[in-house]
Amino acid sequence: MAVKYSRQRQLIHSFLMSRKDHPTADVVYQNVRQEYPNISLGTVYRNLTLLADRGEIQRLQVGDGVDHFDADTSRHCHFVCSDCGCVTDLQLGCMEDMLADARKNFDGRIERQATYFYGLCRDCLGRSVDISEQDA
Amino acid sequence: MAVKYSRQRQLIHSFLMSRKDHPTADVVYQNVRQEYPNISLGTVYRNLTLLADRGEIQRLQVGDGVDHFDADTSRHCHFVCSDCGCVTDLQLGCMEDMLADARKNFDGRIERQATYFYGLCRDCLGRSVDISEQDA
DNA sequence: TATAAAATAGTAATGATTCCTATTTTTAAA
DNA sequence: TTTAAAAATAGGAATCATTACTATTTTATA
Repeated sequence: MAVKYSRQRQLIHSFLMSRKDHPTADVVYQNVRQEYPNISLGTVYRNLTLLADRGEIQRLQVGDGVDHFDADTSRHCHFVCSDCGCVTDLQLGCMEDMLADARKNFDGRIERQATYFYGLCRDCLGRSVDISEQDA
Repeated sequence: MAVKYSRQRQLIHSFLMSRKDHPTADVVYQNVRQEYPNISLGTVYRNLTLLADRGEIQRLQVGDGVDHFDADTSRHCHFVCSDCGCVTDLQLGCMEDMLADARKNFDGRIERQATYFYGLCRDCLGRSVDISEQDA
């Protein structure tokens, strides 16, 4: 299937590239709609899937029940805050080692790795310290 | 809330412990039903969630849209076959290093890590070789 | 231009999971 | 061993992210 240019797809892709917070399909929809009011949610989903299938973006399944999308396709990890749900990039030096280690230990072909870290982001950590001080 | 023993929960937990393939809620339901025919799917979901919240089992979100469950709560990775969808354990030596590395590079609190590898399992890799030989 | 392929908008359908509620089970105390 | 309160259950309804469907529009090419 030859891909044909569409304004909608271009807007979706460039919006995603402008953000570092890995938005969900619905967030993409709400934002692109500002500029292109009658785009449909289905179009957003279809194009995010198409871009991900073509390797132009990454789909993240961080475990909150909603898919997130990342325009940065380089190999990196993600952190997910258990409190506010924010998703941020985390670049680690040991990722290549890990992939090599996995390939050595596995009988089959390993193509891709996804690593998520969970905990409290700086802001939520600060808030939780405030609360525990209040309690004390 | 004090937890009270129920036969259903015990069956769910022991079924999960008997399996190494990280079944979904529905697979747990279909199997436990053999022994306890009028258990409900809602009960399976509620108990899997309760056990996971209490840290007695692990919930895996491998990215196929369905949650999987693992009775082994030790720190380990998982491999997911992109073809047949099977989920298997993968024990790597470098996991502690990775967590330490992440903690060093992140401003916040990291509590937990989930790593998934994707590719073709041994069986599916074998099949795909057969097919490419047929084509040639 | 004409035409075929691809994409869209809008809406319906799907499917995993959670929620609701009347009833039953469990547990601990009398 | 009864009793009573808390917890859990069965069964079904509701939710909600995502995908599927279809008539129409857009894109790209000859």
